[in-house]
Order: sequence, then C-alpha cells, then structure tokens
Amino acid sequence: MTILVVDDEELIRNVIREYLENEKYEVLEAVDGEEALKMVSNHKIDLIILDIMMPKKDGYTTLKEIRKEKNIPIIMLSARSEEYDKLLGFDLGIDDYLTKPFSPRELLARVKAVLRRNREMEVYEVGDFVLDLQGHTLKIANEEVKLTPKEYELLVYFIQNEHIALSREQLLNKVWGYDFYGDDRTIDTHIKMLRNNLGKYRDWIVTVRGMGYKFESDEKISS
Amino acid sequence: MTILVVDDEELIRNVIREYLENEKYEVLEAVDGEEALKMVSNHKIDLIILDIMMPKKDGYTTLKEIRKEKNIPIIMLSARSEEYDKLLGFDLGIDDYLTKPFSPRELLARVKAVLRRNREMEVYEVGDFVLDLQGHTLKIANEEVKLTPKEYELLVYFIQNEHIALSREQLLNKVWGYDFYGDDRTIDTHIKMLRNNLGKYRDWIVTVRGMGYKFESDEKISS
DNA sequence: TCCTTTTTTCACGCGATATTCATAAAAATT
DNA sequence: AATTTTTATGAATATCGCGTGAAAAAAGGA
Repeated sequence: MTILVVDDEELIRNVIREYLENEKYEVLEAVDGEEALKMVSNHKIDLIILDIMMPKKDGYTTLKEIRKEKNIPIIMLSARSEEYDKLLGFDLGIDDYLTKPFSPRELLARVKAVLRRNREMEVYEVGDFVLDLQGHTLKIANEEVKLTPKEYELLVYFIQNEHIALSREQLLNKVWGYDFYGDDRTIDTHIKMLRNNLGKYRDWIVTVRGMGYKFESDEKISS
Repeated sequence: MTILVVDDEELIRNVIREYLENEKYEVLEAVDGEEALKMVSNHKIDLIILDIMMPKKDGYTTLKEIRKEKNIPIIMLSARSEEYDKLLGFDLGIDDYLTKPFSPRELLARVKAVLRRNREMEVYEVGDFVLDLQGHTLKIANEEVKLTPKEYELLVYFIQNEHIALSREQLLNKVWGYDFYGDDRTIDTHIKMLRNNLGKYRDWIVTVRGMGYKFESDEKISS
C-alpha cells in the first residue's frame, strides 16, 4: 500500500510519514500540486493525503487534475473546519477530510477506513441506482436491469473510472482486451445499448466528442 | 438470522427494524446497555447494532461486558465521526462502525458484510426448503431430497455464498479443489442435476451469463 | 469380482450476444 | 448555409455460451 503525502510544510510531511511507515505503508512525498501530479502518473499510488493550502497550485486544483486521470482515494487536510463546506460543494467525491491539528491516531483511522472502504467497494450506489459487484447485478428503483456481459463489464469499467474521459482505444484495450482488433463503431453500439438499459440515467454516460466517453453521475447536493 | 438493535431513540430503532425485517432478518430491540445484556444471555443473537451514546450504560461499557460473555459480531453507531478515533483506541475488535446519519442501504451493506464474514451456519431454512448442515440432508416440504455428494457440496457452497455471483473457475477451485482440471461443461452438468433435484426451487440457481452462477432464494419483491 | 451409482466428457442445437455496416443525426468547421 | 467530421441508430450477420442428453470413465458396495 503506497500513500502519497502532499503538503508544503516539511514538518507535517515528516510527522505523517513517520506514523504511516510505522504501520508498514509505503510513503511518497510531494511539496506541491505540480510534483504530486508527476508522482501520480509515475507511481502506483493507493491513497493520497492532500493539503488544501499550498503555494503554486492549491489542493482544490490539484484534486481536480488528479481526478481527471485517476480515481485514487483522497483524504483532504485543511486548516480551518469551515473549509469543509467548501469541500462538500466540490462534488469531486473526496473520501474523507481532516482539520489541522489532528491526532496521528485519527489520521491513521481515516486512512485505514478509506482503504478498507475502497477494497470492499462492492456496491456502487447513487440514488436508486445500485450496482452490486458481488451479485453482478444492476438495480434501478429496486428493479433488476438485465445487462449482457459486455454491457456489464463496460459499466463497471466506467464506474471505476468515474469523472475520467476514456478514449475508445482505452475502452477497447481495457474492456475488450489488448488482443481485440475491431471496429470503433462497436463501442458506439455497446454504448447505445447500455444507455438504453440505464433508462433515466442514460445521460450518465457522457459523450466526449473527438475523444470517447465518460461516466458521471450528477449527484446534485441540495443546499 | 437474529439482530439486536440497541439504541435509546425509538425512531432510530424503528427505522433500522423496518429495513432489517424487509430483508428477512429477525429483529430484537433494547433501549439501553442493561437490557441489551439481558437479551444477549436469553436469546440466540447473530449480530448486534450498538449505539455509543446511551443513558445508563454507554456503548463502550456495554461492548466490553458483552464481549466478556459472547463473541457476537458488533456494529457500532456513533453520532460524530471523531468518535471513530476513540473506538479504534478501544481495540475490542468491533466488526464495523457507522456514523449517524447513515443511509439504511449503507447499514444493510455493513450488516451483510459482517454476517458473511462470521457465517457459521447449522441450518439454512427458507419456506419449506430446509438444508441441515449437521444432518447433511436437504428437505423440501418435509420430503428428503437425495443428493449425490458433489451435488450436496455444490449446494452448500452456493448457499454459503448467497447473492454472490460465482465464476465457473471459482466453483471448480472451491468445490472440486484447486488441483482439478476439468471441462467447463462438467459444472453445467452438475448444475443441471442439482436443479432437477431442487424441483420447484430450481430457479434459485441463477445463471449469470458470461460469468457463472449464483444462488438466490426468492427474488426480493420490490416495495 | 460384478453391478450400481456417481462423475466427467463431449457434441449438438438454439437462443442470446457481439460485431459490422449503412445510413441518419448531430456537432464542429469553413 | 454548406461542408466536413464525428456520433447515434437500426438492422443484418456472425459468433458465442449454455442447456441438454447420452455415453464413457471412475468410484463404491455387495
């Protein structure tokens, strides 16, 4: 398990590192958003602990950019608790957040909880849309939706990469396998069928023109 | 499956009860730690959902005392997430925890996960379908159903993994053993025979196309 | 041993699914 | 507005996966 700690203060990084390493986690560090982004694309990272207040590129922006590429769980650090509201409005699905100062134990607790939650990601649920990875079934409003194997695989891949635009090539490689050499329109057809099956949620599969598709459940937060 | 819900707020107890009963669990209630302890010694309880904040005797103390007597899996409820820190320090091996407010679905997911982890079943009974693990027998409508050894093993494995889609490979590995290298049709054939023996319940073995099979008693009726 | 029961293999057929392709629609560009 | 590029859709065709029955192989039981 590798954890990336992003904070401009060396003291904080060191404290966190110490506690995490004590629990046998691999720890990487980045001083700012720029560096963090580089780390993300060059290393296999399981969790990111990200400070909001940073020079150059702040936590929000960094978060956004990371999420464009990968769906790594993120715990945010903020100095003031009021920031929480702001974070919530963000809708980029942070996994947890902590206000400084925090106890090391609390940090560890969150880290463990987030990692476990993600390991056991067995149900994806938004509103009455419920995808059960264990049961291999999709239910909408308690009604089972019959999906063909490819449609199901496709949906799972989309959900595991929510918010991320996926090219047709990437979809072919990951869902169909690297040895598949087929027509691009094949994907379109499957997307069509999947959308039909998603019914009122058909728009969650967004067309990214000139690129591919992306999955985005618009979980509107009522204010 | 009997679940004990311990919370001083009636509203909470009722909500939880409703959702659990909807999933065919037996539900018992206790308003405080004292009562909970009595229930534990007088009933066969498979899981406890325990609120931390309670008058008389709080969740921590109750947890401690229950654990002195029996090793029943426990899910803790707390109002504030900061409590999690405290809980961890406790090291009394809680099985899971939830912060209020939580979605009923989330609760159900945890309940199922915990029960699955701690499953040790003696009798599986749904309607007039009775599988007796001790007696190694299956009865339907009080009529003993003769199963071959493989059919029986297969059925047990299915039931122990209810609602989970099992690939052919997984079935071969777990039921036949890792050293078995057989034809895929072998499973199909056994499924066929098992289904025949299940009679009116033949549909409880659901085909998951492109994947394998899963066991599911009585499709849930949508409310 | 022989006979019975159980397990495994396998080929066939059918229905479900995947893929291709032609055409329509939509969006971007000029 | 016209052209070009890209995506959506419907329908035709190819392929795949599952259920089945029958028969061979293996395991048990007298």
